[in-house]
Amino acid sequence: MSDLLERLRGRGWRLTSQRRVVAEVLDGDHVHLTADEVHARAVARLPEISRATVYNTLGEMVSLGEVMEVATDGRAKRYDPNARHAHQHLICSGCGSIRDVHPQGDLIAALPAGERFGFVISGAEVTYRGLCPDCS
Amino acid sequence: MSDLLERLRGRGWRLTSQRRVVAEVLDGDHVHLTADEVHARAVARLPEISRATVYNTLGEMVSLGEVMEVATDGRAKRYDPNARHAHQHLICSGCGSIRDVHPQGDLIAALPAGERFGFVISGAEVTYRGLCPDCS
DNA sequence: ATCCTAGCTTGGACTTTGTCTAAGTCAACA
DNA sequence: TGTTGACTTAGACAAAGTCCAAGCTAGGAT
Repeated sequence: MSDLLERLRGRGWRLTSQRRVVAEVLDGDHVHLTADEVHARAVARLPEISRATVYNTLGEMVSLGEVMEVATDGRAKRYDPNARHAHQHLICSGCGSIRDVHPQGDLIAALPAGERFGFVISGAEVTYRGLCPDCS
Repeated sequence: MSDLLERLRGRGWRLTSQRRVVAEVLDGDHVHLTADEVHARAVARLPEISRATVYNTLGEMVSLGEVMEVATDGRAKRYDPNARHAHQHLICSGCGSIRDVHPQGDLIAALPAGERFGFVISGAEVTYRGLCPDCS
């Protein structure tokens, strides 16, 4: 994830302590925090960081393609630092925990031409649902 | 969709004018309204209907499996009356319009055992994204 | 036909999630 | 070390949804 900060600097970002903290909080595999969770963890390291800055920083990281936004349930969006490797999500219907998964096959090819309504398809996302070992 | 009201009555529902109006508003193919849109259209037919009742009624229809909730973008949820026929969604990145689609193949089978983290998988949803003929 | 009552509806207060703004601060270059 | 435009801040605001107490009513009971 220190790579992330370097990449952002290469794109002309000013490297502030707030942005560093947000990037650190987001680091890891299977990390899917909401903006408020990111804010809570960031405050633990940098007490004066504001909610607006967390939202701004997350939004900028998404625009740059460094972080992926995951809208799973119509509630708070989650932020996934693993945006550079294509993957899908598996969500526990019991506790809400999320894992990154890699299904086989070509999702886009699975949509017949007659089902495309003239759209130019650019991507597809899958959300698998089930019960995790703890909840089942 | 008049079927819907009959089915609901068979499940012990009291058939009120409010519920009838919500069901009528939701009727049709490729219908994916937000709760507020449902409310606006319901008010046109029954001016005193409240937002709370629309939310309650939609929530109940979802619980009964008669209507499907679609969370596409982290903003308002949309409600799809076509819940009794399995389908996925294709969304225009330009204007937000939504079509029901039917991809080929078995999504769940596409997830290898080694990628399931011990979960019992119960379902999978796909969201295709692209540009519709008007937007491209 | 009318009465009763559990279940339904209502308006408004409240919560959660996210956006916007004006004023102050500071990273990075010169 | 000074300058400046980009960044951050607190708080107001907005959108989407939930909750509650009080009143209303569909439909079975009488």
